[in-house]
Amino acid sequence: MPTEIPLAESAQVDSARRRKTRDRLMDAAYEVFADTGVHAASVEMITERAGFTRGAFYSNFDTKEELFFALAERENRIRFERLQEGVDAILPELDSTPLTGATLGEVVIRFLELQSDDRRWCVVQSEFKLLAMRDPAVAASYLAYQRDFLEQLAERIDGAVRSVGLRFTMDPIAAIGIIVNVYESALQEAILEGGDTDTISAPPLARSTLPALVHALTEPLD
Amino acid sequence: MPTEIPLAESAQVDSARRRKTRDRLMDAAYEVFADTGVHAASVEMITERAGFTRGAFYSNFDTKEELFFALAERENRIRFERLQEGVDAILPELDSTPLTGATLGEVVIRFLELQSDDRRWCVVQSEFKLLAMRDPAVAASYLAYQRDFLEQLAERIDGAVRSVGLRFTMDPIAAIGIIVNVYESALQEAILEGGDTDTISAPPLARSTLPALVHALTEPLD
DNA sequence: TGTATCGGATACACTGATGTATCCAAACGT
DNA sequence: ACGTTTGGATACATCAGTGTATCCGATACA
Repeated sequence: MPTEIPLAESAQVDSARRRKTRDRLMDAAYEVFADTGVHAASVEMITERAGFTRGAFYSNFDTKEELFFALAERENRIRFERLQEGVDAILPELDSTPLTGATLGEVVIRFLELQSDDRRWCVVQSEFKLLAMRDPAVAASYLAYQRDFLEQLAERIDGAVRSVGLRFTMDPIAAIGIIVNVYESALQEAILEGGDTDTISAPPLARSTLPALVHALTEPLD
Repeated sequence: MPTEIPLAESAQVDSARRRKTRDRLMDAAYEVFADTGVHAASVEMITERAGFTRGAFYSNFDTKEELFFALAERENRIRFERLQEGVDAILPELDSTPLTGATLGEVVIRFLELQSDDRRWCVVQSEFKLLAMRDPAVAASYLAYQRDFLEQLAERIDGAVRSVGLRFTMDPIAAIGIIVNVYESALQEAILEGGDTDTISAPPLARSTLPALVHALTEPLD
């Protein structure tokens, strides 16, 4: 055979089969990364859990990091979509049982629950954030996603708040940023304490604190 | 030589010399861990930066993890002490220029700055938290420290709040937990954005948000 | 039904980190 | 000042992970 002609770059287009194995690899990586951390995870752990050998991996990804970013992107996309759908499912429900100041906190919690973060995602996201703190390029994409998400959420929550004749006493984005922070750190604390709960639907600490916080951050429309 | 008699366990007591090299190793580890992460860091990177070879390390620690925990403990202790001293330095100052509701936010920020977290510590602590999420034993010690710290801080801040004729509208510990969260996530965001600032004294986002938050969470004493 | 192609498996060569066993030199006591 | 002890350095053996080059089987298409 004469000097190997570099064939048209992508002998590797995405077939259905290919997509499927990529997904299985991501699923496996999701578990392994959550259990052991990105760096501690070996390519073999991942492929083994996915039921492949390392050959399959290198046929689909160049590096472990590439797989990690692909995974993070997939999961972020899923949650973003879930937020949009979920809010649309909640809003009509509110028309039938109109909001009051008292139930507002509950609704905010339900919005936040849409992210429905389980232990696994919480851990993986923390790791992503940590990577971002060390790598400006990663940081940029992390911040971009966070902002988009916050903006989406803020729009909806601000709407809900106004619909009950209230408004935030500070910039809505800032206020909802605080709310999200409180929710997330409550989630983390639940993980640190419980350990056993796998899907945390409503961290108790958030449930008890958030309504009061929402109340404190709002005032009647003038 | 007959079957090696296991000598009295610690031929290795702590001399001044020994303490010094342990400290130098921790200093080096601090940098390396912050730069590359605990797992990615090799023992050799650490000893090299400290100006030793690997022999010195294994003479002082059993594993890399042991060093990490020793480091975390040292740094936590330092910050705890700094908080106590610092608060005592700020309080008398307040007697001369009595607090008002308006300057309250500023004082809270100054309390929080006492932790004086730089980029490095922020990263290392995030990694510690991540370890805690995976290991219940680590989680226990992490939570214990956090609670102690929060309690100390809460006591002082609550005092300051009352001294200006205000009180928190919710459980003070919960309220101050929120405040600390906001401060810390502002810090992290600053790191994610800036990257270049090494010692962040006052993350702008915190500076702009915290006073309003403190205001929102307090009300006049009845 | 036969053949070409694509996706994944296998085998191998290599690197880098780890821990331990041994060795050397500086500090300390007498 | 000399010998002992302690702390750190060196050298070695081991091992796990990586990437690549090659091989095999299934699927698709004629």
